[in-house]
Amino acid sequence: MELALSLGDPSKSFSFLDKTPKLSSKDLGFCMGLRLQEKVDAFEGEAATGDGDYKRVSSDPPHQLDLLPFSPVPRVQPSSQLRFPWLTDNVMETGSSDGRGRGLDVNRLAVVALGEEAEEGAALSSPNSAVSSFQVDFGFRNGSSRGKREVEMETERGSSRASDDDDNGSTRKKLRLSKEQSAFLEESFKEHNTLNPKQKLALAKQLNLRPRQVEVWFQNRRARTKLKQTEVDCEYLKRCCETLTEENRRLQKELQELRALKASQPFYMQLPATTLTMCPSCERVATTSTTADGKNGLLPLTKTSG
DNA sequence: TCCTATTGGGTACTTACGTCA
DNA sequence: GCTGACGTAAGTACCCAATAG
Repeated sequence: MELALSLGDPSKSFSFLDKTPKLSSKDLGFCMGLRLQEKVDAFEGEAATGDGDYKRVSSDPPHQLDLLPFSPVPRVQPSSQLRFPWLTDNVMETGSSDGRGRGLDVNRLAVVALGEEAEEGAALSSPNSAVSSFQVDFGFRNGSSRGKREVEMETERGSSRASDDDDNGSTRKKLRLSKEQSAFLEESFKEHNTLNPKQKLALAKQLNLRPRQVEVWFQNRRARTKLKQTEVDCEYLKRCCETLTEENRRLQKELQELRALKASQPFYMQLPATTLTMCPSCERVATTSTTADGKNGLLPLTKTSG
């Protein structure tokens, strides 16, 4: 049995940004291998296949736990309203049938007033500049289904965001991202779990967030993913441990039985040298005996496991 | 070519806040 | 209304690789 657990998929890069192969091996590159090795040694020191060499007993392919970013929030497909700004083929639709999608963004007013935002927005390279023309409304929406409390919090958020960015050293105010923002970030994260500066700026602009917020969100998201994966790994290894313990118990029992058999049959030692090898795929023991003429004869397989 | 300082982005850990039972 | 658990945004410290001088 061979296990190979990996975090992340370093081989995967942004399909739309293949010029930025950023993910290094250390980025969530946690690989763990567990190889079950079994010393093939038929009976104690008798007719071993070699001088104590180890052989893999399974040809099973490694079990790979693919790290899929878990999605605590409902998945939102990047529809015509939710497009990744850095996608070159993301030609945002200019029309809005319901009049909500790209309407007046109240939050935008506060954002525009931010020096940092303005500067970083201006720093956006021209290929992404089209984004600014197609703001997705992640701020207030007239007639939205959200409750009064949520709207109130949004109001607080809007005001506190402006005050936060003053950087006047006031107490930090925790800003809750809206469901739409979280869902969009989640979709972005599925595309790639790290961002280059361009992507960060574009996302921030798209979501009416500060680049720092996007950055922090991705950091925390990676941390959550890693934590989740660690839990999965732990659970998996626990099961492996249980399986191996059970296997060990079974083999010990089998060994005891064979010893008992050996003791009850004195003529046993007169048999030709026998080698037991376990078939890795079907877990049967193939018995190879040396015949009188020196040739090896393969005896029928013996099922060893229940 | 080697060394060093700088910079940017990453992780790990922590804190503080919002939500909910 | 109070409280504790939990989720998460954000701060901080530190590490590492790339780069310039």
